[in-house]
Amino acid sequence: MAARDYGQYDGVSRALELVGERWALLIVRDLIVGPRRYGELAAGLPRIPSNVLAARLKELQAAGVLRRAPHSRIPVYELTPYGRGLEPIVLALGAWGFRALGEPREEQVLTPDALTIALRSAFRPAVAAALPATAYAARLGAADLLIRVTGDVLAVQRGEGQADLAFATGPGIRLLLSGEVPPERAITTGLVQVLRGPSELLGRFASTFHLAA
Amino acid sequence: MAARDYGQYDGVSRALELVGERWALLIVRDLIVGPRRYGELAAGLPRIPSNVLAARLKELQAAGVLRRAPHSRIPVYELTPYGRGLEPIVLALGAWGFRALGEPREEQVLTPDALTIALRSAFRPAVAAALPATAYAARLGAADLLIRVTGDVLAVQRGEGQADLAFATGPGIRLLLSGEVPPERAITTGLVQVLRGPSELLGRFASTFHLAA
DNA sequence: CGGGATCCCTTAGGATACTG
DNA sequence: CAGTATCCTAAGGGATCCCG
Repeated sequence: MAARDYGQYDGVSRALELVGERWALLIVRDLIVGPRRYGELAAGLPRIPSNVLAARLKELQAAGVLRRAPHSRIPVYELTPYGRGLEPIVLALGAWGFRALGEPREEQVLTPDALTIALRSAFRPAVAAALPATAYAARLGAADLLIRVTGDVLAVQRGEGQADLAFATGPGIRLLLSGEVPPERAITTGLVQVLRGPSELLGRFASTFHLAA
Repeated sequence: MAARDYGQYDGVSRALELVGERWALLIVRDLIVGPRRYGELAAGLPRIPSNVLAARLKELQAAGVLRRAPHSRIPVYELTPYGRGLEPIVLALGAWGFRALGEPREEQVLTPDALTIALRSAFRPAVAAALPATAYAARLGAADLLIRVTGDVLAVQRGEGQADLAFATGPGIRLLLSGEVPPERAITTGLVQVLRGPSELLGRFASTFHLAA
């Protein structure tokens, strides 16, 4: 079970032995958002083979990164405190990789958990603190995300809810986050479709969340 | 050449496509310390197959993470500015993986570049700022590291030089960095052998560099 | 001699079907 | 729904060889 090792006595090597296998950090990414069942993980990682998902879950469990939640009849996976230590690393990796995102290709998907992580790494607490509390409802395909910004605190959860601004979007939201397309043009070009609420609030959204291109 | 992709339009996935292949981040780790030649990289990664090293260098070059240094007859690899963006991530990964390091096994090596990165992730600028400037010479097998702390600035370079304290060490230095073994005992037990200078300075070293176990 | 390229073999990962 | 089982391909491991 011990992952192939690098033969080095070093923290980076050890970290990569624990979470460096293919798909491992994407599983961690989704579990950062919240506990997930096997099928939810599989749905969030559409191309992962079932046997590989099962293998990774076992390895990550053995590594102390995640565990099956106790006191629940049905199997649910969640990060351990040690695994939660990866959170800033995954967020930083996301911000770094964001800069290398090109145009979305047809076969690429944008999952709710991935967008949640992107929003968390794009969140600018200092900017948000100076703005009034705001709730956004983002529709992503069939999924809904409720994004609440209160002072310098961000909360993202799945599902609908009371929101000041509701909009539907897709991969094109990247251009809004990077500032390559200003909010007004994001609406006129259809990158973002406002469903409810004053469309000016999209400007507030864009200044609250920003990632360098 | 395009690395196998994850089929997701997401920063984390993209980052892993660029630097998630086996060995890739260890190459980056060593290049964070400084530009390296092919043979130096191979020496710092004793178990990497030559074909894999060559393949990774090409992929990382295509990904814009590193390049062959211009204006040098001999090939030298160095990080691009974009690749240097991985520095805080690699340091954080090193700190995270450090906590999962067990006892060193016989076949595991500790290379100068890996120790350099470990020291950088263990460095506590706030503590160092309150201490007098100090230079340490660490001997690691046949290699020498000159560690200079000046105010809240750390500089680590290979080779010998003027130092206030010179010591020889090995993998056991982990117990000193984690605080599991106090400086005096590190000396009496032989984890660290003082070669020159007042051994009290090892206490200063231990408070300047710290990683949680 | 440093900097790779080429072999061959082993094993992890992808695709898909199947089971408790 | 939560995984196993199987089969196949492609990437990694290891040694050697080649070239400027």
